[in-house]
Amino acid sequence: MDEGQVEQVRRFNRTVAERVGVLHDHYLGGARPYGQARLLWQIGDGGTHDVRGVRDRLGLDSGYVSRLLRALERDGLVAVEPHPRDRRVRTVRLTEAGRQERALLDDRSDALAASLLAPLNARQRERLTSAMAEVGRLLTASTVSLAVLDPDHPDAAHCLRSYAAELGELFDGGFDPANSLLPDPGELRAPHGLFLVARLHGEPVGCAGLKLPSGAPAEIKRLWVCPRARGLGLARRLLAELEERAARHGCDLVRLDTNRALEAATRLYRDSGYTEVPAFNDEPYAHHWFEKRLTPTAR
Amino acid sequence: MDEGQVEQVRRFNRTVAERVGVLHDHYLGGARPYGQARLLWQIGDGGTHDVRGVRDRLGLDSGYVSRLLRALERDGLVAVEPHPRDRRVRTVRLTEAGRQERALLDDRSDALAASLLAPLNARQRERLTSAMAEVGRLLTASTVSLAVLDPDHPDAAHCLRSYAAELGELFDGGFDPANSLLPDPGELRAPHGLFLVARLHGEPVGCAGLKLPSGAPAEIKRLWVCPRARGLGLARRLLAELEERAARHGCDLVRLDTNRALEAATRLYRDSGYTEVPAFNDEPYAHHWFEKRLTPTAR
DNA sequence: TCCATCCTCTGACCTTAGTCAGAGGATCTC
DNA sequence: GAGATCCTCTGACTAAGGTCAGAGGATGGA
Repeated sequence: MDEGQVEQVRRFNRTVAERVGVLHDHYLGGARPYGQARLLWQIGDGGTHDVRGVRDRLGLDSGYVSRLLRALERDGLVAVEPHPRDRRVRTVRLTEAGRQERALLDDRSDALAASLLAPLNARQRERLTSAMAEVGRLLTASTVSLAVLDPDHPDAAHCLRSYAAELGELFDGGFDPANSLLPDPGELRAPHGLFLVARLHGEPVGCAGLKLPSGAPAEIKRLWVCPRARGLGLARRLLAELEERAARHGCDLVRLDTNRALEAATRLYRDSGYTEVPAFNDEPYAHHWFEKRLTPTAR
Repeated sequence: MDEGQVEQVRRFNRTVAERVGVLHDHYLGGARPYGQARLLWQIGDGGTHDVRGVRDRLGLDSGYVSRLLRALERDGLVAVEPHPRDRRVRTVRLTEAGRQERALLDDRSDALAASLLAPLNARQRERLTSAMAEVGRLLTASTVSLAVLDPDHPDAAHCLRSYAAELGELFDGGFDPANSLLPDPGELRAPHGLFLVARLHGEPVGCAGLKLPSGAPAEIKRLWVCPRARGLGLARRLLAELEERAARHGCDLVRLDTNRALEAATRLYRDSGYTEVPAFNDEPYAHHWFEKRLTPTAR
């Protein structure tokens, strides 16, 4: 990592923490303490939520949230009720007054944004917002974490289901995992392979599997990125991670197959140094087969 | 102001407050409470500082700072001593242990920056840091405030001195305000004119004067931007502000003169719609004369 | 039916980050 | 030399954010 880049990021953190961070907290809070405002925001407008879910998303102590909720309730902003089917769980929703209060936070947030733009001319605003979009996108990308999970883990299963559902829509004649090679994703667990899941704020947003047959080339399967997490370079990152793990495992060749409907994927493979080769398996859904030679890594 | 832009800024604030802001505070703080860490940072390494100056820069209450200093002193990180010449004032400097602690904050800050860059590939890092630089520059630009000051105000006088000093270096044969037209900047006060000072974090970083002779075109004088505040579009902003004020005052023509050594300024005037005209005064330091027709504003 | 578990709430407690009103010493101005 | 002014410090106080250890009701499984 380049030292100048680290210094640049630090400078950015200082500027932004000062200009945005401070304002963000002490503007947005306004009359309401920041904790309450945060909670109000998180409860949002869309109907009823489990208290537990909200709490987990904010990462707060249960006692603390309980107290915050009581304060909001006292001001008539939220209604807390037991869950209809499990009366241990409590649910919370905004009242009309709560929705108004939240809209007020919205306005404050707009005012803050506007106060940043106001002193700038049109061209500067244009440049600022597009640079902000870029920073936001890349910071989001850097927030995504990769983890090796068992293919039966709920997050992994969610990705595999989404993968199959999406292919079902894209392929002529649909997609049925049972007809494809690797009908059982259980093969993608140690020692015969591994399964990687990408998560953003705890939500699974992508996956990729690697088969590591002994004495044969490694094979990449089930590479998928959730539609709303596209444009973050995530597929490329998953691919690079699998290649590195394959290389560390001693593989010097990695292969994969893909369907002609998956144009972006095919482009990614070509860009990443894969070359098209004759069919090396009889996957019924595949139209293209690729391979890439790996440079062995230390260890 | 474009609604999409406001929304973009808000989205940015959310992402950044989450990813940078939170980490910033709770990483950087570490063992030391954030207030102490901030103070430690501000005292910095460069020798001895007046407590008052440090306090003003952080915008904190004197009692609060006193307490923070005592805590730092207890931990042996700073030494507080009376000012040698005015024993009401106290000065503060880091001890060796304080310098080490501050270096530790530095490392934490680096670690935070590195943790943002780590998950990205080389191209993404490149793009992130340059977008951050752009955002930082433009947010800094939007932090600059303009104020009408009396030319005798210390901040205004500082700008005028710097202006003269810089011209003195740039012009063949130096620059002596007494030889120029408008030897007395006092003419740049109401009702005969006005003087605008740009400030960044309270420090004066630029200025521009406007003469408003009754029945004659307005005239722009003493436009200057401090070297370390260049590249923020500040000269352009000062110019636009003066033009707007002139137009509101009823002027439909604004004029100015400039020296050939000031190439960037000359370029700015041309870009901003000024056209070169024959000399309209006998300013000894001028080589170019410009004018611009204003479109009258409402009111 | 009973016990373990889950979820929420309450009370007690702690640290930070401030604010405010003087007290008290040092300096400046007349 | 006497105020007025300046600067720092102290004590008293407040609010927010948060943690921890149970209490107590609801549910699920043996």
